[in-house]
Amino acid sequence: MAAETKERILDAAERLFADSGFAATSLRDITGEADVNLASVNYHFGSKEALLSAILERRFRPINDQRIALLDQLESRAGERGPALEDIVAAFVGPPFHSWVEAGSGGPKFLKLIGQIHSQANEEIRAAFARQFDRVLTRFTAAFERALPDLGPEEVTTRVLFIVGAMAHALTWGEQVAARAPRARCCSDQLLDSLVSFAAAGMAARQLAAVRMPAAAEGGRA
Amino acid sequence: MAAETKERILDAAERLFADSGFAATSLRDITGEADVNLASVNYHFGSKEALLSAILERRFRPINDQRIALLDQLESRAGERGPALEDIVAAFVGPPFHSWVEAGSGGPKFLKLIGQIHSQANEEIRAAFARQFDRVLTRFTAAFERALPDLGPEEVTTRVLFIVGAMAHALTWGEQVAARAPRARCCSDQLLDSLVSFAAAGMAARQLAAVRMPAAAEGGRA
DNA sequence: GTATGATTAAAACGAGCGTTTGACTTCAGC
DNA sequence: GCTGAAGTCAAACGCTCGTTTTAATCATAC
Repeated sequence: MAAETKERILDAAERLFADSGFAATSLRDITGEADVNLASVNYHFGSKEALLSAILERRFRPINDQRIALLDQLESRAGERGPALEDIVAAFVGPPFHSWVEAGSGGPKFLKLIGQIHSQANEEIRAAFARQFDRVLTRFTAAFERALPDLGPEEVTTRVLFIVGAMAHALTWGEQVAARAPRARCCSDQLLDSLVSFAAAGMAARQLAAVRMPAAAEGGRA
Repeated sequence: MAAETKERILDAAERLFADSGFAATSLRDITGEADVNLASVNYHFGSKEALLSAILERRFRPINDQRIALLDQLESRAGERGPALEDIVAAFVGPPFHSWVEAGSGGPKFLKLIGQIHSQANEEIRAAFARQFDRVLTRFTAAFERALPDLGPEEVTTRVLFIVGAMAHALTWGEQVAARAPRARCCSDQLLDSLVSFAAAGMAARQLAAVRMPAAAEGGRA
């Protein structure tokens, strides 16, 4: 029952962390849900934080590997001019979404967890997360810079940040929005299509000189 | 010292919740930072959760009031055709950004808190948050629908979700990105400009029929 | 069948949590 | 100068937390 216990813990913890966040989920919640003994978490993983690392490792490595594999493939096909913008975007946001479908019932929960992690500020956790994510960010930022030479590197970095945010937020809240505005195909593919269209157009947008904020309506509040 | 204590608690709690999240911040952290007695939180606010509600109330009402005031103003000026897309976007994402500058040092922390809240799944907190936010969402969704009649209402809702995510994520992580890719003007205005350009172009994007995900590179991982 | 190493089980540990209590201070209003 | 409301304070409450310990169980090899 060795491997089985570890898997049950990972599955339950992933589900609960995604729903309630890391700090708000206790080991007793997890072991209760997984129907295993409380001590087995520390036996198999060492600590609660190490458990989270194991969850991230299990799911993220394949996703990031696939992201980079897709980008490799796009770049080798596109030759000198570099791949099309929308293809780069799709290679970036596609793998997390597809893991949603492929991973069965565990998928959606993990995506919610990604959303949670992206807004969690715990330095230790975030560092482990960022370490794995950095190679992806570096590669994709470079690809975007080549596809959008008019944007400076800083602006590209900023806009990739927007894409990550839009994606993470969609993954976290997509369920509930889908519930209130029911779609034909439940969530995954159509939401991904929308996100790719949105993000590609956003990346390609001309940079504004300045945003005009009407100075009025200021009196409404300090 | 009555009002002063309440303010000190609100300020400190806002700062700490934004940095570490709600669950991971203890009342002892807060009262230590605020240099007030532990019991004063429950005396003035009733509970830890009520304290969070008070924080949200204090900051969000003016922001949401301003959002709606700006939209009112835009619509009354634009007449029959409705305001321009970028103006709607700016009215939506501008007020939180400007509160950043106006609120002094407390501003940025609150924006990080918004990012936190948007990914926090606690039902009780989220409900209080959503209640206040709903009127804004309704108004802006309608404005977007008028500006973008080709998009269905569902697609508009989805893309507003993307904007909220991009904004929240930028507010949460903008500090650190700004640190690694230093800009001339530190964060606020230029980041807002980028976000408005990005979001307006994303909203206006033609909807893809389907995203082509290369079926290969699938072998890289299950 | 028994020794061995890996896993599970039950119970407890100390620490920290949110909250409550009750005494103490402050200071108008009479 | 007393009263009573408002606020502050130190201490403690009961509880849950992550972790550790100790014993029981299980499978496998001798």
